[in-house]
Amino acid sequence: MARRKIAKRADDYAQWYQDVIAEGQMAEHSMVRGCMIIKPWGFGIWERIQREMDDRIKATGHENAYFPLFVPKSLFDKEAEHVEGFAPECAVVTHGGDKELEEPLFVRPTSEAIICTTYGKWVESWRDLPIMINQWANVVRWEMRPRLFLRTMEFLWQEGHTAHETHDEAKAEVQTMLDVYAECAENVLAVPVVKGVKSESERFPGAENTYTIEAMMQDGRALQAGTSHDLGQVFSKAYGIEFQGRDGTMQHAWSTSWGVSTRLVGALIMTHGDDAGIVVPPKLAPIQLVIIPIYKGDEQAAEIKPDVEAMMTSLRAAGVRVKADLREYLRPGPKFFEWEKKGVPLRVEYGMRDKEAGNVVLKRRDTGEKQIIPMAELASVAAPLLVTIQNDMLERARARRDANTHVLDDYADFKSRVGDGGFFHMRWCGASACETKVKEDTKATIRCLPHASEPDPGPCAICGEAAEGVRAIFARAY
RNA sequence: CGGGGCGUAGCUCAGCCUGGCAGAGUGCCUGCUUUGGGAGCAGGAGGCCGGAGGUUCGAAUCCUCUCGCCCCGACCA
Repeated sequence: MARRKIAKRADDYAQWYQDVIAEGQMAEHSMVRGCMIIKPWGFGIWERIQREMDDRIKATGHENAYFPLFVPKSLFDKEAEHVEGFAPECAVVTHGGDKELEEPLFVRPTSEAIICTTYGKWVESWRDLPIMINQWANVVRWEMRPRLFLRTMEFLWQEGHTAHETHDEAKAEVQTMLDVYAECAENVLAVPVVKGVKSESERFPGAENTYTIEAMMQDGRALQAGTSHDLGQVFSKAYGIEFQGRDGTMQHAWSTSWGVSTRLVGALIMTHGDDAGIVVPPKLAPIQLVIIPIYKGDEQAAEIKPDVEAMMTSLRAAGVRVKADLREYLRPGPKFFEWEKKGVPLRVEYGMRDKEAGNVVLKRRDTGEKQIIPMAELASVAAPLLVTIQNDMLERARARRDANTHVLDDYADFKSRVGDGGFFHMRWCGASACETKVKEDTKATIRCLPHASEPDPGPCAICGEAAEGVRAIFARAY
């Protein structure tokens, strides 16, 4: 009876996070420190995120391609800020077979170096632009403090890399992709996000500007869920993307890059999970409805099972991803727990009691709400209910985010409240000294300057100097 | 890389202080009984006690070294 249990969120949020991943069979640690084995259930969710993102990436005019894992060190060295930012966390290959390499190869932490260099070869004229390519790949960053999905040494992501004729066109691309990320996060993952621009200290190494979608986890900490970078001409100059313009002059292209990673799965878990386990939004659930048959003995089984088959047929016809848990060696109880921990949105219980009444029991994972409905109506009830659940999950997450978002002017007030979590909108003069002070005082950082805010001039909450623009969002982050 | 902790059955751990047959719970296998929220009984399989050296008649236990992992800090999608 001493089964493994999941820590309560309120008691130990970090432990809870690890427990729900283990119990929900999402992933586990590998034999290689910092690396993650993504199990079928977790990977199934990631595959659906991928598919949704990929559709949107293609719908906005991009094509997929694939570039190599290894980057020659000399290529990496071409952009100073970029090197400085990434070199400390790069894995480096020094040997091929048993021979030492003449030039070490970096395992890509991101692919600007190799992709921009390639673009340089492809581009001669303004007619070759824009180049709009995305790749799905793994990247490696030598992290010291790994956490499943949130921060692993190797992770999966997509990275889009585009090159344009004008800065305006590149800027538009950066915003388009930020919008795609935000729309997908909200409508598919049911994770509400704040779009905004990063401060200089949080910028991608080498970028002119970094834009972000920031989500709020249930413990009130922020999670950067996706980024889109305006690289200006920095990488074009470093890696030689030059073209002859309409006016006949040689010009450097304007490039962008943007990415989301398996970290989104972590965002999903920490946005929707509850004390019983993970809760998967219907659009991402590999199984949307699980049927648990209940019977005693072979005779009852013979009565129940055909009905289960019929239910599956009608549910499939209604577009519901359904599974019947027919394992003979488990009683219904353990099955309930297992699918609950995995976060399957809907559960049907069906036994003799229901058969005699012509009903089924339908239970929502997100609210725990149970209803008894005629079996004949199952498909017509379940399909729209999945839509309702998807919407409700987003609305609950949005309400929680909004309830933990505060507008503050008093720095002392902020310091006393930041530990409780939440987003704090405060005036900021733009000085990195103020940012550093906040980080030292409270471990909080500026998550972004939100796009949706209006300028709100007044004294900087930290130093009192004039702050002209929008209020910055301060929060502790993952 | 600093500070702390832990390596014993698939998993969680006891045993170590005070040296003397390798343990528990859970999981797993077989059979029977069970089946509407983590079933019961019976039988069974499963170990180089992280690794190497040392002390000792004898080491999971004491000593030295080593490797690995976890947690807390500095870094990060």
